[in-house]
Amino acid sequence: MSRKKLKQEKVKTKKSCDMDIKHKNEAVKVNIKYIAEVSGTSCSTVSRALRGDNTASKETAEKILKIARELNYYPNMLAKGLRDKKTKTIGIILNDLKNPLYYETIKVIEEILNDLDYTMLLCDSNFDLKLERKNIITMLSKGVDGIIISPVNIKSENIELISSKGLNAVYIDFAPEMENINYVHVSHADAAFMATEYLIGKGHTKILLLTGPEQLSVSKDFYKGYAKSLSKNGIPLNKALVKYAVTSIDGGDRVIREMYPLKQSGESNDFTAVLCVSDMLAIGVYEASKKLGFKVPDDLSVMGYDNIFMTPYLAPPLTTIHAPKIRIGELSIKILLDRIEDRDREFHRIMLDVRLVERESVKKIN
Amino acid sequence: MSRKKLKQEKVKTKKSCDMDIKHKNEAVKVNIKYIAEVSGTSCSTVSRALRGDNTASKETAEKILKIARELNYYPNMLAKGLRDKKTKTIGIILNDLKNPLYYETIKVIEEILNDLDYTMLLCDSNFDLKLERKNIITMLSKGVDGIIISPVNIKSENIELISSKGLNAVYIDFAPEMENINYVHVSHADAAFMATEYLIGKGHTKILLLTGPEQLSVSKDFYKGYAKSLSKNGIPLNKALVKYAVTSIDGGDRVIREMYPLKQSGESNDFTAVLCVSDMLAIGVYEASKKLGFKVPDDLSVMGYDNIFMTPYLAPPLTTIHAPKIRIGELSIKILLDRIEDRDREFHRIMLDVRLVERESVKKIN
DNA sequence: TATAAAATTGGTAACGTTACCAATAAAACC
DNA sequence: GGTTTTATTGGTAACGTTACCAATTTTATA
Repeated sequence: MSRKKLKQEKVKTKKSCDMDIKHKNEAVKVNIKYIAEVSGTSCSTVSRALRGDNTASKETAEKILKIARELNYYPNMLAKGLRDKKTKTIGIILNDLKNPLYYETIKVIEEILNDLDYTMLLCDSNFDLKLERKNIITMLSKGVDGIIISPVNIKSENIELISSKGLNAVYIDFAPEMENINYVHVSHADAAFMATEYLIGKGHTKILLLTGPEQLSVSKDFYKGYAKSLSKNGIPLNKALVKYAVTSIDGGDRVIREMYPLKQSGESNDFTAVLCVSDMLAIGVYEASKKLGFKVPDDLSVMGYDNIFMTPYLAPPLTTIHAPKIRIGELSIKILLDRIEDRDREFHRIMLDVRLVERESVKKIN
Repeated sequence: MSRKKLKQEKVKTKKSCDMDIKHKNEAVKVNIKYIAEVSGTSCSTVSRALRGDNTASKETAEKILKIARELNYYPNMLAKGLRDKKTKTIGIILNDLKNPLYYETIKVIEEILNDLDYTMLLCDSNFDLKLERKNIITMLSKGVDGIIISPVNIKSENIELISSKGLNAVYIDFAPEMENINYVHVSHADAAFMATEYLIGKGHTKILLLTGPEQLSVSKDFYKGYAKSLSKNGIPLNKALVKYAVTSIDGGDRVIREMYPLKQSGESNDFTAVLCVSDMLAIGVYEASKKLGFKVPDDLSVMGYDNIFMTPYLAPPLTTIHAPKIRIGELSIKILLDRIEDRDREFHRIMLDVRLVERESVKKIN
């Protein structure tokens, strides 16, 4: 039966194919079946030829490839993915797409993926666990081969979900407390410690800590490093000088505009330096200084974290802690791809070092 | 036959299902067929219930939904996409992911998409036509519902490819010369004209034009606006003052370090202001000024284009032409989704206005 | 109660791909 | 020349989903 049916179809479609080639009419769906009909072969043979499987004879393969090229054929990755459980797609889940911090990481990842014919599916969780969960499920639904994720928290049901579904993942920004996972991160506590030590070394003892939303792991880590340095130097921790804000320019601006006028109102509200959990917050301090008319660093020393690319060009150039964004991207995608392509089944737990970049936003006082 | 076979399978899988629920063992593939077996219904019914199709009876639907929840079911979008030709995925193809210009656009698009349960597939073409073609084909292969693309050139085979394949697209950054397409853009020529007029108004007549790679449409457009303003003001165009560079900090830095020392060497190489096709290039000029030790704007006036978010905080704050990045994102994604979801089959050709943002990087001379 | 209408459910095929097996044709060997 | 091996090819089923149609059950109506 199928023989006969095929013959009929062949005749029928041969005609439309000729039309197709002649008029560049793309209305006909160009798929393997269609190429098989046009070339007078079968789906199997076409599939083999297109994939460069050497079991197809040279002449047949050439004929098929020529037709495929003429018809502008491209494979349907949905079908491929459905069958092979591979989509050549990597999910990236971040928390603050507007923060330039991530763009250097995204850029290297994109470059590496593009070279290897992978594509990236990009999502923003906005520090929201619900949204993060939704994004993870989307990734699972769309069958990504793996994800690179900056998790909202160091420990959550979402991380368990990833593990339970066996989704290949590399965590960045944090080291979740869990067995059998990959991460590439930087110790935010170390960064805060290093920064605080530097400020204290410059004579500052009243240091305003400007960190992210209180419930977030990054805020807790950063706070720990800050507290550790104060303690080490015998400086009492003043809770009035620990402020939580949205990590954006606006967030920093708002806190400083609220806090700065209080500086004179009493000893416990006084501060000579601000340590920010992100450069964006530090830029917010600059913004507030413009509005309130005080000078950085003469009236207030400012220290950032991340070392985003424009910090050298700020007025004044920002002293900050450098986070190895590019290296994080390179390492995380390498680990992920090694795992996906089965070159390496080990789990990697990598902590990279930060370093202090001294510029002009911190003044030595006595 | 299928009745009997089904019964057998039901018994077989019932067992593993119980295990599954009990031990939260996710090894068993949770799909519609499996839920049908567990719930004692059929694939059709499960599919209907999961999609909230009201043809399923209330109790059946509830039972199925409960089981789906317990089993942590999520749909396979590859299968869905293969069948429905809808993937709830939008492709974004840009040319310079590292340029902060795009952050704001990407961010609004991401927010809107996330709300509507779409995801974005992000690619960078790096101003390379070959890469752009590859990216377009990837988008087609992966069955995106539509793309937002900043094309490499205003006219190319790639744009024809998009149209011929019937891929829904909205062009940003440029208005390709073609019928039946959507675009949301800003006139780069107008921007350059406006900027040049401003510089001339400030007394500058020797203006160095620092634009992108010569063959790119953006460079040509920008050049046109610059030339138009010079001509209008009776200032002869000096080819020695038109420079093409990679639109990055490094690109700007290099050109200025090469050109600045030539300023004194002869009239034709002299310039008092630089007009940059992007703020990143302008930052490059700042970088060069640091290295060479001259002052902006006292020794050289600098003008940017884009008004990326950190320009107010640069030293000195950059005078630039504002491009409505957020509006471009909002409009383009709206047009695209209206088209995808069949609310609007019209083509939209939108040109948004730019405006000049005066800060402190241009000095009045006489 | 019989019959028509409506509600609910199940089976099937298709979306485009490829791994697997079987069938055929060509080449190699004795 | 006949037999075995090898190269090449084609058919089939499956991946997970849903639209469509048909079958069944329930409810409404005369």
